[in-house]
Amino acid sequence: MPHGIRSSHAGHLVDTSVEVLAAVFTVRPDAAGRPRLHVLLWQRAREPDAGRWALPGGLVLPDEDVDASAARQLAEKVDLTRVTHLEQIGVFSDPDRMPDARVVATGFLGLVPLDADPQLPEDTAWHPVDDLPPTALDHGLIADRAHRRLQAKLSYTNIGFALAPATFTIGELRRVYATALGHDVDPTNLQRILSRRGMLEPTGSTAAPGPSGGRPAAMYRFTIGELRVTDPFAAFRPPADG
Amino acid sequence: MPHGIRSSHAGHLVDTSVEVLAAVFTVRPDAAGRPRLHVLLWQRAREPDAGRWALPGGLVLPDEDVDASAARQLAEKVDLTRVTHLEQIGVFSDPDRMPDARVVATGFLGLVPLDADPQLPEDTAWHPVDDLPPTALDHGLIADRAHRRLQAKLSYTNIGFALAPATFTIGELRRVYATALGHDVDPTNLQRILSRRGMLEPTGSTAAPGPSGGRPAAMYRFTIGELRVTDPFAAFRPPADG
DNA sequence: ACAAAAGTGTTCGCGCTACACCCATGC
DNA sequence: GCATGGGTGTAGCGCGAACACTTTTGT
Repeated sequence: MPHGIRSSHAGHLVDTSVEVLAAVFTVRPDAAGRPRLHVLLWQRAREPDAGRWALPGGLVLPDEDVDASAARQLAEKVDLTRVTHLEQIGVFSDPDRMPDARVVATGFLGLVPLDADPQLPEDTAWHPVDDLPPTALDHGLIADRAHRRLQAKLSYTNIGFALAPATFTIGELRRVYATALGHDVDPTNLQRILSRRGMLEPTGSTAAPGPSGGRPAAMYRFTIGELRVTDPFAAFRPPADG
Repeated sequence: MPHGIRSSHAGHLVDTSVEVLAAVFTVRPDAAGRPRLHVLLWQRAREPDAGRWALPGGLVLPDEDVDASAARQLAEKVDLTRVTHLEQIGVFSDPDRMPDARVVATGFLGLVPLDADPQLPEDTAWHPVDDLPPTALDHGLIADRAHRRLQAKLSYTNIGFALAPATFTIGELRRVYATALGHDVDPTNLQRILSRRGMLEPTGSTAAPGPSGGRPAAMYRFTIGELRVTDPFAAFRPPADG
C-alpha cells in the first residue's frame, strides 16, 4: 500500500503521527495516609495546554510497535521499570484532539505494584483518580477508560497480581482490591475465589501482628505473574461433553 | 508537540501512516446450505501479497477518526451500509508488518445482520471463518482476534442483536448464536437469559410453520439496538446497600 | 392419529455474598 | 482475661445447564 499521508487540512500541511499515552495506576496512601488509587501524571510546561496535567507517553519510533513504545517511554521518561501490566485500551483519533497537528494516540492501561517505589522526575506525581487536577487534551478521557477497564478485569481475571506487592496478607490484598474497585470487599470471599481459581498460594511465613496484638496473618503470593482470564463465560458455555 | 515522523529506517525514508482494517462477520448459509459464520475478504490484485485475501479497510483521512474511517470505507469500498456493530479490537503496529512502509493499523470487529444482503464487488466475498483462504499480511491474526472478541461478548453483552435479523423466532436466534459460538445452544436457556436481561421482546406476530407442520413460532426482536453490557460482574460485586 | 416444532416447568449444581463463629497473638 | 485482627464454616440465593413435559400446528 501507500507511503504516508501528506495532505491539506484546515489550511495547513499535516502529517499523521502516532503516539502512545499510558494511564498508569497504583495503590498507595494519599496525603491523609489512607490507601487510594492513583494515576501518574506530569505537568506540561509548553503549549498546548501548558500547566495542565498529562499522561506519560510520546511518539512511536520507526522500529518499535506501540506496546514496546509505551514500555520504553515509561522507563525512560518517568523511570517506571516495574510496570507489571500494560495493555491497550483503545485508539483516540479525533482529528481535533490536538491543535495544528494530526496525532493518533493509542491509550494504555498500566499497573505498578504497591511495593514499587519509583523515583519520579520533578514535574511528575501520583494523583488520586477520584480527584484529578485539570488534565490536558483528552487525557482525562483516556484515564477514565483505563480505570473502568481495570475495575472490570478485577472481577474475571487475575489482574490484581499487578497491583499487589510480591507477598501480602489477605487483609493487605483486600485493601488493594477495595481501593481499586471503590467499594468494600469481603476478605473471606476474596480468599476463596482467588484460591479456587488457583491464583493464590501461601508462602509459608507469617506477618508480625500489629502493636495491639492479633493473630499473625499468613503471607500469600500470586501463582501467575501475567494476565489470565479466570472466569471466561457467564452464559452460553460449551456443552459438557464433546 | 510534533509535526510528524520522517526518519531513516532500514535504509529508506519512512512516514508513519494510519490505516483501519475491519473483520466483518455475518451468519449465512455456506455452499452446502448450512449456516456458517463468514468474514468479508477481498482478493488483492497488487503486491504485497497479490492474490491473497485481505480485510477491507484503508488509510484514515485527515478529517475523520478511526471509527468513522472504518464505517466510511466499508460503505464505499464494499457497499456495506447495514453494519450494525463496529468496535475497535486493537492496534497492530509491528514495524515489519508491511514491507517498505510503516503503517499502523487499527483492527475492528464489524457485524452485519443475517437479513442484510449487500451487493459485493467482484473481488470481494464471504469466507467461512473456520476455513479461510491464505490471508495477506497480518490480516488473519486480526480476524482471529475479532472472532474471539465476538464469542466472548455473546456471553455477557447483547451483541447478538447485531447478527440477528430484525425479527426472528427463538429457533432462528438459536442458530445464529450456535453458529457464532461454534457449539450448540439450548433454546430454552437462550430465551430466558435474554428475556431476564430485558433484551428480548415479542412482536406479537407468529411465523408460519414448516411444510411438515409444527407449532407456529412467536416472533421476537431485540429491545436495544446498540451494545450493552448485560452481565457486568461475576465476582466482587458492590455490596447490597450503599 | 401422528409427527414436528415451539414453548414451559422443574431439577440440579455451582459460585458468590453475607455473616456467625473459632483461632492466635500482644498487653 | 480481653482486645485485636486472621481464618473457617455455613446458610441462602441467583443464575445457568439440562431435560422432561405440554402446546399447537400440518399431514
